[in-house]
Amino acid sequence: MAKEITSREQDYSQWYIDIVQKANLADHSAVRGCMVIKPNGYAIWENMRDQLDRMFKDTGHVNAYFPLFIPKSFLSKEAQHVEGFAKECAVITHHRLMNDPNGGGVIVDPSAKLEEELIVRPTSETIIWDTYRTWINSYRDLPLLINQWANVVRWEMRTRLFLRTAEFLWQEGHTAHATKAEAEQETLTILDIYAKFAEEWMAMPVIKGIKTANERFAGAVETYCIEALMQDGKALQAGTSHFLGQNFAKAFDVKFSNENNEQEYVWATSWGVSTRLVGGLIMTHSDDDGLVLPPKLAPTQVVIVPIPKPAAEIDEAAEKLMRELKANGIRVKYDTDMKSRPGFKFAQHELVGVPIRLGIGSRDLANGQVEVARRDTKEKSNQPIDGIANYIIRLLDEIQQNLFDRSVKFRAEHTTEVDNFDDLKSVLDSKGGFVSAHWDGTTETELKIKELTKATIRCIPLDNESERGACVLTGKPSVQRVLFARAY
RNA sequence: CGGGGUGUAGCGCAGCCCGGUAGCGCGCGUCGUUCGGGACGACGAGGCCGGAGGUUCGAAUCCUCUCACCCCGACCA
Repeated sequence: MAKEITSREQDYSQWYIDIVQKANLADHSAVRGCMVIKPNGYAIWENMRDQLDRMFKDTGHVNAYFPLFIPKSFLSKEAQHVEGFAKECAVITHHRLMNDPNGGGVIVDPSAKLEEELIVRPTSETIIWDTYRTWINSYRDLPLLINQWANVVRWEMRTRLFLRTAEFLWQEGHTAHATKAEAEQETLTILDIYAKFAEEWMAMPVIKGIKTANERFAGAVETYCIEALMQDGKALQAGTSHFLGQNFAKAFDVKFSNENNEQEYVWATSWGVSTRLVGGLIMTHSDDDGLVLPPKLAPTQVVIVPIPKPAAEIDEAAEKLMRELKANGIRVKYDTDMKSRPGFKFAQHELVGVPIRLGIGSRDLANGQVEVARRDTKEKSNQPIDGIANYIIRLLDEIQQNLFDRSVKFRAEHTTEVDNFDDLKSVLDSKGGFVSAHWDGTTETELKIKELTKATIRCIPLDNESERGACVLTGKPSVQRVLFARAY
């Protein structure tokens, strides 16, 4: 079997598809725009989910579950919100099937038309705020810090596995607060969690920023985001955290009595990350040999390959090694497959992104050593089998750190400051990446630039320094730079 | 929703122009030889050729109509 993955240089888009399919992460399903997440891909998502869930709970959030279906009328209660999602909603109109009297199989029973159509949730603000109305009466009921792990449906015209599918898995947090300041703080707390998760667990550096009015979530007062840079120079919005002000409280009449027994509308936030993160993870680290996974999220962190194949003395050594590694909390597998040869296994484990591979043959046993191969650099070395666990623990950390450092370096090399429109365009066309430039702050200019360059303002970085300058397009005064990029 | 493409074995494809009842590679099964970077041989299993009509003695192949999916754009996490 020859190498099957299209190189990134040749066709980045095809490379991505190859990785997803060859590493058995996901497949297209029988349903248009929907993917089947396969065990390898789902295991990564589970690791992401578990860690995020811990982080949410550590900051006082609890999980709940709200319905998949939303009455149509709910969606139209917040004007901007409807506008944002109306074009991509799946609508349920009937609740029963019947046999076609003409023998054409099963048809929709026309007598089972719903009084009010149901919308398959594209996000749950409306159903949740309708519910919160009944839950919140007093300031003592606040804050309400709820998250849900769910699937949502957005009827996309064009889909890409993990990055954009009609149905996807995510978490959506919906919180209610007594004060504006507290809600704003919540938005930022979550943004920090997202950034920390992306950088420390995914080893994917992100920029925390604020979205422009044009890119803001429909119904939000302010949208914060984390933006990552992929290897092809395109940006990926990896997570968003919204300060919703009192928009939904007003739309759904959610009021509470404050300490002075006065009625006030509550302040809200919502925030989410999705299986899109898996796509971001792939495009941040992987190479032409396949998937590269950060150890903290890798379903299998260490794989032991017997050379040339399982045999009594090798099995024994491998079992001992596994016990030692497992005792240290390391996720380890022993490849006992009898029918493929070592070379094939090496390639296979590299394809699916196992961070460390240990090779053990009789020669190694005689020398009291194992061969250690790391996925990120493809380096191999022989290490004494005694005390190998400590070595592996350190190496996993080192790989995690190396992936992050490498990505930070890449991003630094692909972040360019420009001061005129020609440079903006040529940088976007040549090396891509983030382009830092002055902008006059108007949606009109933003859209014009998008039209001319296909790049959008990814965000206004939170740690931006103020700097006087002139908008790259209009020359009007600007007080700070913003980040432009072509994006997924 | 526009443009392009593809539907034939689990996967990737050929066959279609010039109709005669389906083939190749990989994978799969059994056996043997191999085995420190993607092994080889022998034998074998596996397909109402996306669907529906039509033309014809005969359709994977020609005609009509459909359905699905993929890629590229516009829109979006």
